[in-house]
Amino acid sequence: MTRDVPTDTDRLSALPRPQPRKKKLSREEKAQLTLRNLLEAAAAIVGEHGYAATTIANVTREAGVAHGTFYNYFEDRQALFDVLLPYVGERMTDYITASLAGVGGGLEREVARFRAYCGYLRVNPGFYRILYEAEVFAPKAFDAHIERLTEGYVRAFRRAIAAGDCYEMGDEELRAIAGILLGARAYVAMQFKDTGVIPETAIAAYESLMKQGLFKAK
Amino acid sequence: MTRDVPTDTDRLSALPRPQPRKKKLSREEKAQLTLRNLLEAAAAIVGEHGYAATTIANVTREAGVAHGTFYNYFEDRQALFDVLLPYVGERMTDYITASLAGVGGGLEREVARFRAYCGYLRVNPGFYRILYEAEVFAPKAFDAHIERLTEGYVRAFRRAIAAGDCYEMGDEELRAIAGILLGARAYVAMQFKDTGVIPETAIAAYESLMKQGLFKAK
Amino acid sequence: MTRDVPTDTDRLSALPRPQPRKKKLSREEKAQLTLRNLLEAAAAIVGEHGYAATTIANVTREAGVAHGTFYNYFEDRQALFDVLLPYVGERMTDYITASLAGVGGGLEREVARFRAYCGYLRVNPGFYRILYEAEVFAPKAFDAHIERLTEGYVRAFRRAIAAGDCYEMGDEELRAIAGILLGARAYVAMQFKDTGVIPETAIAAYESLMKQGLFKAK
Amino acid sequence: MTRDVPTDTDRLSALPRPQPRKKKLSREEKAQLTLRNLLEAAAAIVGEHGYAATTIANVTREAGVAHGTFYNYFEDRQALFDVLLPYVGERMTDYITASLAGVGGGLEREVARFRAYCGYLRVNPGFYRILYEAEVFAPKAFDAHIERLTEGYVRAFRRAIAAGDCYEMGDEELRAIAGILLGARAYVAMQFKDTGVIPETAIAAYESLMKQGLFKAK
DNA sequence: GATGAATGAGAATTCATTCAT
DNA sequence: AATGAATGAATTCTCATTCAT
Repeated sequence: MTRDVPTDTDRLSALPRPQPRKKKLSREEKAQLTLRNLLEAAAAIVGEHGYAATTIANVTREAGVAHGTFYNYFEDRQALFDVLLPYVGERMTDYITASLAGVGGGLEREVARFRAYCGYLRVNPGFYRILYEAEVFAPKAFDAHIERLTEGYVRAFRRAIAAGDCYEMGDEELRAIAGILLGARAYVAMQFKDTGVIPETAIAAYESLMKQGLFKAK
Repeated sequence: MTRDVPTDTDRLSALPRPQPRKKKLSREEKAQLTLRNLLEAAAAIVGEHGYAATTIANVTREAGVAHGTFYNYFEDRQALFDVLLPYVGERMTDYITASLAGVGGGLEREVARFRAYCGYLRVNPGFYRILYEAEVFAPKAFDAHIERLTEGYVRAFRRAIAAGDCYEMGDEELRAIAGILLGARAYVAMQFKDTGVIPETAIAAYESLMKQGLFKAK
Repeated sequence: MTRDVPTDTDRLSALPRPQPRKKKLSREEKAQLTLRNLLEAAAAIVGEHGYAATTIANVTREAGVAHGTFYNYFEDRQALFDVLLPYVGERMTDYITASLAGVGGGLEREVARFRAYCGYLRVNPGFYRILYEAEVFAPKAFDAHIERLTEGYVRAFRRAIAAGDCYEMGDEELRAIAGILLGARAYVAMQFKDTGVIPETAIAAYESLMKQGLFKAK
Repeated sequence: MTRDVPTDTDRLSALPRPQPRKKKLSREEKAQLTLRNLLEAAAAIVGEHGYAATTIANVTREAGVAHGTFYNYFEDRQALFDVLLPYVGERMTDYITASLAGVGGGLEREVARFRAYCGYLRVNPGFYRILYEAEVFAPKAFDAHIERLTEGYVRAFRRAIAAGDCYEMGDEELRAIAGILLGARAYVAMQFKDTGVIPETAIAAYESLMKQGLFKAK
């Protein structure tokens, strides 16, 4: 993990952060700030208490705006949910991408990716819940998230195959492998959600699986 | 897959099935039947529409009993949810255990297990939703389910290690591997939840991973 | 207070107590025992938790009989409530009557009555709640109880007047006085319901009021 | 009883009354009006039918607002109950205080207080039920009400003692006497709840008791 | 745009009462 | 008589959404 990597709290792709220097915000800036506040409030609440506990009243209270203001920014509650995972999911992938800068290829890179994911979860424990509950409460966003990650994996493995680091595979197999790896990291994260820390043993097991499988050739 | 293996709809561990011969059921038998009906109704509804849509009114209507009857069998709605995954989860593992009868060991057996799981999901598509939404709506039951499966994996791999089929691993690594494999199958199932059929390509990818990993030795 | 005076737990006007000698109870004896058990259960529950918390299920559980059995003894829940205060109220007045045996007349006797009431409440704290909540949940029984006590007071004061211990009063005044005295003892009991003990100061204040009123003649 | 004294229906300490001149009410004024309507509705229903019959649906219907509106003003039904006796109780004591303006001290004043209470009940018959059922349904409010009245009595009697109108008493005795007097007036009111009118005979009996007690000195 | 009071549809839960065994 | 499962009416409470200010 590099230290100058963005985290959930200091980076927000398109949205403006509060600018303490200027007191005067343009109308549009204020609106964007409100939107940002709503999203951050939602992320905090969903991350800690889950989607079901995330009422409009909770979100607006946390965001410091009036109840009705919510509906100036979102069609309805579902619209917020549909947007939340993309919002935090992009931060997660940016973090991982940044973490992988300069890391080699093949196995080393894949293990680094796994490790970066674990690191992200430790720093942003709310992300885990926003993600896994999305399968229930924002299934389209969840599917899109998975699809986005799957494509990333497929591209990465195509590169690894081209570099000769990795066994040959067709596209359908590659997608299956991407699913397997996503599931692997999700469930490993789940095993350690109490502690928040994924131990080196687990990472080693992952590495070993990637490198040689589990079963000896006969 | 063997054909004479029990499925969700024709086998119910302890609960009595309706006995068409005798018209007269004892009071206790009727009560057990009512319980069974409630559970089956809940399984059907959760499997198709999810826990959130599973209201007491829906369950009792589907079960053909009065609203209040529900509370003769369950403390509250959560109590039903807490019991549902164990109820259907046992059927699932029974199915897999039965499917593995007579199958060899090592890789072959692990691939057969994966395949049996895929087969079970095809026949009982509702199980997938009962399972993954449980993480949200019945987290204790979910954790217990995962723990039960994890322990099964650990035992299976210890046997494989003892038989020399499998690389050596310590307990903590074994548990991590179990998590990985559970995640793998969960996410592969997720990829194909629309079609309900998990293709041979995916099974082949899984087998290849188990056998040799993904990356070539340098 | 005399020691051989009956208390809530060892005396039950007409109802049989369990007879440990004979194992065989006649059908009617068993029925009377069940009735007694239901009443005692109700008295215990109402005394501790109030009428509202006194469900049929609670009463039958406490009495050790089946839910449905209740309706063999009472038309409905209200019928039980209507009978409960008379049932325990008679024990209370019996106690007081017994306590007054041999006590003189006039002021001394009235103070002894007040003191006996306080003593009864200390030993049977549940009575207080059965009584005061009856005004809400069994108003007819409550009115009858009050009427019975009022008449007792009126008779007692007529005797005191005849004996020259007490100022002359007409019947309507006497009834008003009875109400005042009943209210006085009820509210004094209320003041001390936490401790369960009514202090001598309060009794002294009562005595002083009876003896000379509160205000000096001008 | 003075005629220009406020009664339950025309005076409401802090809450605004509808202002027929201005059609436009500010948002806050409307909210206060809604609160007032809910409280008045509750007072009317509890006064006539008791707390148990006072459902949210009844209250909101009577108040002319939607069911859910109730919960904008009260946490739950109990919160309404807890507030109801203070709300009407203050009006009662204000009435009595106003009635006592200009009345002398000592016995005369105490009898006037008793009479004022009787008068209040005649005009506001609902108050009696709101009060006595509060012991069951809003015990904290009931205790606070009693405590408030008790303290008032204690202060009044201290003044009377200082003026030499009244026999000397310590604080504990004074509190007991306050309890006795509160009970006396409560039970006298109870005796006449059917007619709604407390006859002069009863007031005379009360006065006589205050003046000379009940029993002749020997 | 922001505000926050009002709305009312829905869901869970309780429990007195019934009745077949 | 005793039993206890079944019933369903009644009630509380939640909360997304609307809309007048």
